[in-house]
Amino acid sequence: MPPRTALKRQVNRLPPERRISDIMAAAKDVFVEKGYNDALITDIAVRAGVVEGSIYRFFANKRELLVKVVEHWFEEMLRDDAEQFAAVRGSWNQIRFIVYTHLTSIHRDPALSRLMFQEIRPAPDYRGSHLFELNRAYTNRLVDVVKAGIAAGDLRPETSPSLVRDLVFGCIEHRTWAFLRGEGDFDPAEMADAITNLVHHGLAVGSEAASPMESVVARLETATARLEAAAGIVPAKSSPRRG
Amino acid sequence: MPPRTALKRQVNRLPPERRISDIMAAAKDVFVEKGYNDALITDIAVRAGVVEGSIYRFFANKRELLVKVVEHWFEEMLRDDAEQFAAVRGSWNQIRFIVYTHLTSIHRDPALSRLMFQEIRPAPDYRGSHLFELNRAYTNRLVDVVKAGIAAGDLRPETSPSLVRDLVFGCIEHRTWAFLRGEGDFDPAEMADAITNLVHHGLAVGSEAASPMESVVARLETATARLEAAAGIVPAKSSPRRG
DNA sequence: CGTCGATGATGAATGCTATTTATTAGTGAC
DNA sequence: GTCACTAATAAATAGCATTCATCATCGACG
Repeated sequence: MPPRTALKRQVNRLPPERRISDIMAAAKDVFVEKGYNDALITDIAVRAGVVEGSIYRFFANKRELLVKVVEHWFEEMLRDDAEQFAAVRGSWNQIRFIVYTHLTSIHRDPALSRLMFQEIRPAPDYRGSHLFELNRAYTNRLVDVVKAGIAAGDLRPETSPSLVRDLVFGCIEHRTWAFLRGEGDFDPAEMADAITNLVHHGLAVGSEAASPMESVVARLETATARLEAAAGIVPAKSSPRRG
Repeated sequence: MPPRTALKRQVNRLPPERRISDIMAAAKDVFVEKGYNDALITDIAVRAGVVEGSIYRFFANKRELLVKVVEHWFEEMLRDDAEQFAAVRGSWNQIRFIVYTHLTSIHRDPALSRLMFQEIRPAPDYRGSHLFELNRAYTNRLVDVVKAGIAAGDLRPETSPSLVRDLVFGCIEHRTWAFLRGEGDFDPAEMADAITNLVHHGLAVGSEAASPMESVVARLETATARLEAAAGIVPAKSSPRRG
């Protein structure tokens, strides 16, 4: 006769929503700690207080569980950003805000960001997924900013807004890979300024800083001043410059 | 008594280099076709004409085999590019060349590029690997171009060369992800022009197109010329501008 | 207040793969 | 011609996602 305590198995019934959120919370922890491949369903089950088979009652497989976990995170993030963004004015400030908040998300949740970049986005069914749509909404804010900037005359009319999106988000990802691998740290504010300025001004000399253009202006201004003085003319107003 | 033909197992001895290159060629094909996770050692072994165990005689594990395959590809690529690059002059042209050749590599070998981006680079031991060094050499050409451009006065002196590197390579990756997932196609030449121009000029109006700065300069140059002529002064040298 | 059916939950079984290991077959030195 | 050494093999091992046959619990209904 087998022992009663071994036969009588413990069962803990809960409402489905609760089970699902328990499993997702446990899964999030394990995926964050171990990454997708090294995360064990067994481990997730133990932490969620269920048995392996129960996870498959709610999620088709390990990958779907991952997708749901990342979706949940992403949706929360979108909600938090959206309201703040509405208040920012001016194309430079808006770009800077988007860059900064994105850097902050990466800085706060490196492991989840990694899962998004490494596991979710490369999947062949990514396009067509809910996360694709969420990410599209997220990055399209920048596209809209660029379009508005062009319409307002702030930004060069021939720029492709979608190319700017790839430039900005691609740059951010590339620059944060070392951090995502766990090497070193970065300052979101500082990096946001640097990226925004570089994207805004570009590489080429010309618009503002010391440059051939600047020296031409300096030469002209000096010459004009001398000549104006010689002719006894009162100088016109000078236009203000950003600091 | 067991049948002789079944007992007598076939053994095919070959020089190690040959075995290694056979295995690597087979592995490359399978990784390219199936991706890292879905590639089976069994499959690789069959195509290489060996048995599974033999692969482990030369490669510690599946991942090392992957790394060796990608390294081999990358080294070949570096050799091919290097000589051509040496002939290109001018910062815009050099940047355009680097962007174009990188886009061409992705376009030619999407699967291998993907393995590099998705499997190799995120690994915790990437920094410190041979591929890291190779990639560093590859991307540092751009850093050197930017430094030289700054020294020559073509590029803004306050730009961070390493940030430009991340901007360019990040943008390329971000923009080619859809293609890497097998969605649609792109034209390397066209994309290279667009990226190079955007990086070079930036977003903001100012350097070349009609802009407040431009019109101020034009006004000053006209006025100065007239006044200088009237005063009988010989104008100073003007710096050349790109067309 | 008790029984029954539906469904949540279980834990053992399955199957697929990377990796290891015990054995066997060539090969070259002596 | 023999022997030791190493390449190569094929079978065994083990880890882990996924499935499945069973069991426990809850609410409805008598």
